[in-house]
Amino acid sequence: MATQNPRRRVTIADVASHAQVSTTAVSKVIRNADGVSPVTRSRIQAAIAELGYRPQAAARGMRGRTFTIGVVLPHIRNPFFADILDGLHEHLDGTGYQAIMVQGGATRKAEKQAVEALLDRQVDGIITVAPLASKNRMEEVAKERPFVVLARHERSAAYDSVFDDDQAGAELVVEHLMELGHRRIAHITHQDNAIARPADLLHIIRAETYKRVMREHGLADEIAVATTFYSEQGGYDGARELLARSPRPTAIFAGADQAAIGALAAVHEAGLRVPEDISIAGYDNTLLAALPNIALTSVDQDGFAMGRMAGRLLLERIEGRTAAARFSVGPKLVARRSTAPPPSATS
Amino acid sequence: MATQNPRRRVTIADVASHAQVSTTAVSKVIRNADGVSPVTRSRIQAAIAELGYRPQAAARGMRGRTFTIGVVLPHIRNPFFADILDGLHEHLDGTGYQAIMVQGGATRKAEKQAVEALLDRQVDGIITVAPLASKNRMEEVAKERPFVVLARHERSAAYDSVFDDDQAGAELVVEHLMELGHRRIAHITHQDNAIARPADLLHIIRAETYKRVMREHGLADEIAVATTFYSEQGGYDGARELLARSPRPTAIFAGADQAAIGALAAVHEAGLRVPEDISIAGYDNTLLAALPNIALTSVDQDGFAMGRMAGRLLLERIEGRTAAARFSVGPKLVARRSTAPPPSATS
DNA sequence: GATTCAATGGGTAACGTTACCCATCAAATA
DNA sequence: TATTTGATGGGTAACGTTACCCATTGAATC
Repeated sequence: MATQNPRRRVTIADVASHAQVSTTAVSKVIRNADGVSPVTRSRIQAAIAELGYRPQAAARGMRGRTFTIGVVLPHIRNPFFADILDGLHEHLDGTGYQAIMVQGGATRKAEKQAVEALLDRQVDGIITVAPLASKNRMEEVAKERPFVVLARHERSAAYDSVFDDDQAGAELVVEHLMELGHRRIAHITHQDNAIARPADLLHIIRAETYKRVMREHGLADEIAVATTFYSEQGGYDGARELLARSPRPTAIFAGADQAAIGALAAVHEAGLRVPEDISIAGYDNTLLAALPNIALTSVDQDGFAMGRMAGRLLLERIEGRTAAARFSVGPKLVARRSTAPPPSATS
Repeated sequence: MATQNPRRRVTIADVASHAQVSTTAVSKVIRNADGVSPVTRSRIQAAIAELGYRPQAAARGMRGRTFTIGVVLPHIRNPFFADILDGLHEHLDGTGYQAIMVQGGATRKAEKQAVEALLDRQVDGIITVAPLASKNRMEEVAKERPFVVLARHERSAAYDSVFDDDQAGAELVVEHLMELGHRRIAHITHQDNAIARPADLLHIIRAETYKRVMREHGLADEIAVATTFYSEQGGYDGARELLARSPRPTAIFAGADQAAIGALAAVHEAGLRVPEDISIAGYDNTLLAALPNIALTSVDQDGFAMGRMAGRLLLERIEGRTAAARFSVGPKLVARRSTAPPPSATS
């Protein structure tokens, strides 16, 4: 049996009888609705405090709101997600809303189940981070519940978007490397299971921008892409693949810091020095990038601000806004010691 | 308004009328209860599939179970937590239970609110990872809901525990360093806000074990502890503090890999080499430790197994077990290149 | 052939909260 | 003084699901 407690939980009825009012009055107080005099209100508040009453979300859910917002994260291995969550929590603090996270996983099927689990639990709204689903699918969900999408680029009238200008960010990195004198610049990208339009996915945008900038500088022949994953292992594998090419690249732009960390490991293992033999750059500017022994050149996107904005937009939607909103953060290049001019005489 | 969808959600009543049976029968099918013939059962299942029915957790919550289990994590910055979650998800897969995570934060107050948020949402059980609360407080919660605690050492009849044998693990590290010839071994530990008995907290156990082993080897005078945090920044600060001492330690045992990574950075910044000038060891054997350019000696505790076991114990509790269970994983030393004999002639 | 039994299916009353309405009363207006 | 108004408080019916009971049926037993 799930219920193992003998003593019943305090309900709104207990508070009402303790404060000598109706349950309606108590409900008004906990919802901050009006229709109660200041005197009654404070008497009820006293009763709530005395009995330690807390509303049950399940019962509230049956009548509409649960004051819960659901967050779908692909996984919790990327510290950048932690920044987003911190921003979100900051915005939610004091609003009475509680964030719950579920793991969306690496496949569309798992992600769909995660979203459905949230819908089934009557969350008031949903924030998804870098989802794999198609725009259509997300618009369907958005029809049922307020919906904010992080890190996707498409424009929809049904939901709000918060994203980094990945095009600008990727340009910053590739041009930084070119200014240092690199020509053989390679890229590590992420393999996904998405049914979204490629142009809406951040890793595709980073990869396509890399290719475009290379072409624009007459370096179409130097384009080299390893398609692995945005993870330490993925970066390691991708870098090994790239290093095996001949001639090998003088710089690697990894689409994410996590992959860049793995790339650093592969480079080290190959007996090459960073940045003397090869430059490495990442994306996200996670905490690790700033550590002096890693000193990774990266692109800063303000995850905290993104999380805060996602929270704000979602609450606005919950309050009734129906017009779509979009918010984009401007990326900034943070040059560190992992990038330098290429070795002078390498053929 | 929270409800913006015109079309009503499919309920058990819709399924019932579509399958020409009572709502009771449908309920029996979705709960896998008996009292329905195979024929009726499959007709109902067909109706469920056809209408795309999914039970509403809120309504179920009012009657008892929500098939939801709550997980409280201090934060999501430690990749070790990801291993735990992966193990948990593996166990939950196919059981019909969904895990939801909430952030417990760094203070007791925030943690208490996180636990209450889960209780208010009628989760069927709760798993807390490295909580700060007192045993008393946790036993109170355990009276209300099945409860499993990860990474705490106390023995309680009211809830189950899953933990790593931190004493054995810390012994492994300190003795490994001693065998290499180190005498001036320092430690970086974590500053908490807990009201738990110190002996129940993993970081205290690691620190106390460090001190005990030092004393047992006649090295009481060499004991040096920096109390910061189990984070990159904490490890960096702690290592700087320890390096400033004279004579400086020849080895640092950081209580967690995250802190060890920060310590590596501080050592690097101080112009010292690892392991030639100073050895560094961590704890948790996270993915980063294995990267060849980090090659951090660490202690492996099987987080995946811990998560899986936590899930198993919790479901058993939910099914009715009342006797307390404890599960401890045995730590293993993974020696890598960050530890080596101390420099021969250092005074 | 009468009785018992197990299997199957359904009726109904909760669970805790809130939206919607109505009742009351005192103050303000005509 | 009679009427209107606004503020305050309460009654009640849902919301979707399940636990508990009872009714019916056909088979098995005496």
